[in-house]
Amino acid sequence: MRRSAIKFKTLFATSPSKDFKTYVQKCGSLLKNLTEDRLINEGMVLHNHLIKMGLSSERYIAIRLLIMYLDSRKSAQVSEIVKGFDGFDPTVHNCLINANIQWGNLDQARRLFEEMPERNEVSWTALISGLMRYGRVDESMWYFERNPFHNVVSWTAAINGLVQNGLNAEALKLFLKLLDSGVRPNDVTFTSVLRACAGFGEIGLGMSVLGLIVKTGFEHNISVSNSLITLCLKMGEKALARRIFDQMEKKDVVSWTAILDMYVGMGDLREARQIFDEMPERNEVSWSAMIARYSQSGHPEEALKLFLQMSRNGFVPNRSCLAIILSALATLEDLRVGMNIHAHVVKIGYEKDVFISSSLVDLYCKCGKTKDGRLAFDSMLEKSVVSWNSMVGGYCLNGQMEEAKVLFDSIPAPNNVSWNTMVGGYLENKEFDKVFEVFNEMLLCGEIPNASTFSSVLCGCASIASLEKGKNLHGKAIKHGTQYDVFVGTALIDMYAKSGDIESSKKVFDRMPEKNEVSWTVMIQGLAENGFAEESLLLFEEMNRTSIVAPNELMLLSVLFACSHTGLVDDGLQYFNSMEAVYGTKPKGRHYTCMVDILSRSGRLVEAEELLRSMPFEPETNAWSALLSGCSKHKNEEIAESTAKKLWELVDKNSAGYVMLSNIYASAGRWVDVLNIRRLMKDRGLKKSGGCSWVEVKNEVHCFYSEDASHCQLAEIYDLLELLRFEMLAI
DNA sequence: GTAGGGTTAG
Repeated sequence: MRRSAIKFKTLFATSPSKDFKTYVQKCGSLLKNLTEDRLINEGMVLHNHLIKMGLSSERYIAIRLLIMYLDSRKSAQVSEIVKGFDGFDPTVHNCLINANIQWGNLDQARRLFEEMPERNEVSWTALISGLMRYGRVDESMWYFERNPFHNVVSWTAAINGLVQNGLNAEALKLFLKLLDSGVRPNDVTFTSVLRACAGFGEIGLGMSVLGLIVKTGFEHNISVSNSLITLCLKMGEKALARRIFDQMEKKDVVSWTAILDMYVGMGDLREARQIFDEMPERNEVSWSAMIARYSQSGHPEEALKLFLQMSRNGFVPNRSCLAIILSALATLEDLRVGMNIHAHVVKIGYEKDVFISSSLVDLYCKCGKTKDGRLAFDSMLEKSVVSWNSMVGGYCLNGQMEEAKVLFDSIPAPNNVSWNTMVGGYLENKEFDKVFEVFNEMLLCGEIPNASTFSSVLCGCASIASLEKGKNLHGKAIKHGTQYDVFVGTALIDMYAKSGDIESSKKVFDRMPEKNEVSWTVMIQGLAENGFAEESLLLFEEMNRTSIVAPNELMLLSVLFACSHTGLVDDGLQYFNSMEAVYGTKPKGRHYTCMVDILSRSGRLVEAEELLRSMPFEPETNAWSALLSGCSKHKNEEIAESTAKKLWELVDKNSAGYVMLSNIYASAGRWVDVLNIRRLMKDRGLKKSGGCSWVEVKNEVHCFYSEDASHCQLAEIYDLLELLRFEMLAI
């Protein structure tokens, strides 16, 4: 239970003390707490209580009530209380100004300010910081310069406003002016100035400010130290940050959370967790921070665990925390818990929060419920571009590309994430033409593609093996400075490998500053599939020696593939046998198939058959085909016969098995059997899947199928071929 | 008037 709620109960339990002033103070501060905790119903009960006691028009209490009702937008009560004041009261006016700023009604706030018969320093500062908050820097500075109360607070408001608007240099200049003016900066000023230094990317500047901080005696202030830590962390000075943290006499939740975040940022979740467990004091923010980091670093299940633990410890999750946990549940596709949280969110009236409702849209879509997602989306009063993107992404994820496109076209202000979602959506749904179409449209609209865009579009090039488009994009990626991104690099390797330009693949790979699991996988795979089997195996060994990346299933498949193509049977066997023990991945169907293929090709048919029959699960049909193919090559009719039998049982839906079988019979001269199989295939409507080759001319891919002569320039092509043949014969 | 945590895309 929150502190204010406890206080609320005890206040009613105790009778009003004889000390009138103390009692008023107590009620006022309780109202303040209730407002902060948004416990408006309790606040209204207290209000009634105060009316009964005849205390509701005490100035201090009336102001607190006014703030509470303004905060919860209860306009009837607000005007009631304003009427209760006799004549002009600057504090009431200031409250109204602040509330209007809060609601974004800046012009109303300014009107209220202008019509005040007299203004105090609070009025000026409220307007200056309010204008700054909404990016109206020039207007704010106009008022700042005319402000007759040049106190630290208004200076600080202006400096901080400039920082918030990214005008760090201006902020630092203003700070120098402040020093000249003789006004003494305080802890809050230093906090803002340190943030400006961080934004400026100048640790040296920060250190000279530190000198001033020490001189003015603020170095032991918690806020200032916290800002120093943040400065160090932004500059990458982790050791220094830790030293400042260790030297702090008093630390608060913010200090702990900052240092916790440092370890998470370094990818060291274990150390972060240790810090979290050691923290002497936690609040919702520190809990949220840890939960958020788990969720963002791919550990949504840990995030959920911690969330439940937080609730058990009596902390009430705030808006941020609910948004985070919904996002984790979306990743986990946990609809059941997600709907529970949704119900809770509705109960406490948070469903209008943009962050929360966007997460809800995402949750429903990730669980395949686009209709429910759309329902949540449509019921949002206020939508941000993230809400739109979540819904568009939801359609993409569920293959509803038409709906996605319609919605995408109606986004009021699409950003690059919106575009990337569409590009990625078409890619995932294998509509490659559209990938390039949307990408070109994106460029025409003036949207800047980022690393994510390039990695998707390059992936599209790899899928259609378009070297020309790929090279073009490579150039564009360099122009946009994204060529060193891991995702872009990986997509480039794959694109070049799939297009047969393995040399360029290798170049990109060697120049990558950072490689992840996928980068290694596509390079190893690319080499193996382009006939560089030995190099592929060497690279795999190099990875094991030099990198912390662990071999995955796909990599090991490529390794086996490479062994198969170089005839390294025993090496293949060794890799295969060490998969589980050394690399910790159980061989899947594909690995067995590949291994059977290796053994069969080299004529070790008995071993191949043994392996097949010893498998803990049903082998792929292709595995039997591979064995059969080995039998045909090495003329082993005995195993061929039993394998063929097995294949007969399995080949129902697989034309490759039939074809293989028919080839075996053909090579043994059993033409009747061949005919039988062909007839059977025809009856079952199976067709040998034809080969296909293609060539790219002027950005267009021309396909040629073995049994489908439908190219539009077929006649010309054959004419030219005939001509060439004639020329060749003539020599 | 200030410091730490929030939703979407590869």
